[in-house]
Amino acid sequence: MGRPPGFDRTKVTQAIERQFRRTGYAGTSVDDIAKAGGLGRGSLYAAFGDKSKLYLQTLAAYCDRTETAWAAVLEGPDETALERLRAYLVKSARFVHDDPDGLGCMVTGFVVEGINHDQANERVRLALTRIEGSLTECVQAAQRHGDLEPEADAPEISQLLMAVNRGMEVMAKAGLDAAALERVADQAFAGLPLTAQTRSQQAPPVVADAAS
Amino acid sequence: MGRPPGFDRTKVTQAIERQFRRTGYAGTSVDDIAKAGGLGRGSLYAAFGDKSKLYLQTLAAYCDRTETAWAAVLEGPDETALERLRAYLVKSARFVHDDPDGLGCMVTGFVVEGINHDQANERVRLALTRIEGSLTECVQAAQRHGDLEPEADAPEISQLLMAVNRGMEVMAKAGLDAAALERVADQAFAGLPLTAQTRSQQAPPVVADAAS
DNA sequence: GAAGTTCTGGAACGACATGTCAAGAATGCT
DNA sequence: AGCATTCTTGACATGTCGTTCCAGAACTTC
Repeated sequence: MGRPPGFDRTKVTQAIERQFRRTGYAGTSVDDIAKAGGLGRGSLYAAFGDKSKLYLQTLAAYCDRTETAWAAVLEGPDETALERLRAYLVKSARFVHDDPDGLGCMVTGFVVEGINHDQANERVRLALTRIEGSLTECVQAAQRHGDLEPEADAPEISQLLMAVNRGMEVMAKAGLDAAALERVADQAFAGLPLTAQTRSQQAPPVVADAAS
Repeated sequence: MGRPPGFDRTKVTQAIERQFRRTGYAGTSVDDIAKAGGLGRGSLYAAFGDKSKLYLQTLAAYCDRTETAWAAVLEGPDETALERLRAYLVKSARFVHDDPDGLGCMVTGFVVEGINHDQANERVRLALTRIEGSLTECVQAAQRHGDLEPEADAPEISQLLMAVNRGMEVMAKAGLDAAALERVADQAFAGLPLTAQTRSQQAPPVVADAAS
């Protein structure tokens, strides 16, 4: 009973997410948000609360989506674990350029902007831990399958892969083109501690077009 | 003739830089800046112009300093080139934690915040190009000395190292502790295409404490 | 010390920020 | 249709933003 909302909460959430990802927390006004979501400020406040709550909800939804997306990329049988790690790197390289507006990751944006918000901080930490967990499992799967050196430290490799992911995003936003970024991903993949046997099965190992 | 300025332009510039690095462009008000620099708004506007000019000057000064700092780390004879690359990674890992306030790189902040400012954009691109150039020279030096595979693509490796640098910064700001970050740097170093001979001379190659 | 010049701190202003509210519009139920 | 309920819209209060301006302080030169 009562008047039904004139907006689709999911769509509005996504539009708001894109606005925050485009202009950050401090750089986004509630007017911008309302315009992006296609509703008035009053409806906004009624539906989501104030700006900080709104940001937190948006960030949490983004984290949910991102965690499961990466988990989907990284989960699977041991035989394909190494390929999944390559896919992780390639997808990381394409992340920004695949977006129609070249938007970056909201988690990176939150972290770099240095927002002081306990709940958001906690949520982001959780997201990073989970993604790192998915990566670690995948690395261990590749180790079990004999593709990665068994003595290598899976969590450390995962953290490096996380860092490469974040770093490629920054480079992309700084203007590095998609092709160069994919070569960076290839380099990163080549830097993994592949076993000798698996390395010999990979395409050109470390090399590339020699001419710069 | 006339009243002399009551502030040291260099010190004020640095204080303002730290303020921008702490709270970003959109998150920093001119009042904050004036307070951080220890001068009144009138003096600020007289000395630096409006907020956008002020930011540009601060960013340019930061780029100058950063470029030369990295160049100093990376320049030297071929014999120590590989060690200098390691130093680059270790310093990257320590960057945020070495700062008393845990501040990140201003260039990263600018890029991630997505500020639309032509001159600043150009300046940042130049800085990244220059640092990449220093890295590429160092990689090539290491190749000349037989520490890195001669077929490896120096610019691609440099771009990967840049990405790792940016990525470790984000991880540090996200809460990854200093020790873990240094292990990530070690992993990244181990991922370089070392020649077999040089690799055998390095400490434990890819390994680490097996127990997590 | 008087004149001329430059720097300083705070007042002032219009624009815009956030958050609230009330009157009206659109629905379900009886 | 009428009522209760919920959503929407635009106006409003209050504060902060960037920027300008000016009266006075501090210095150099004569």
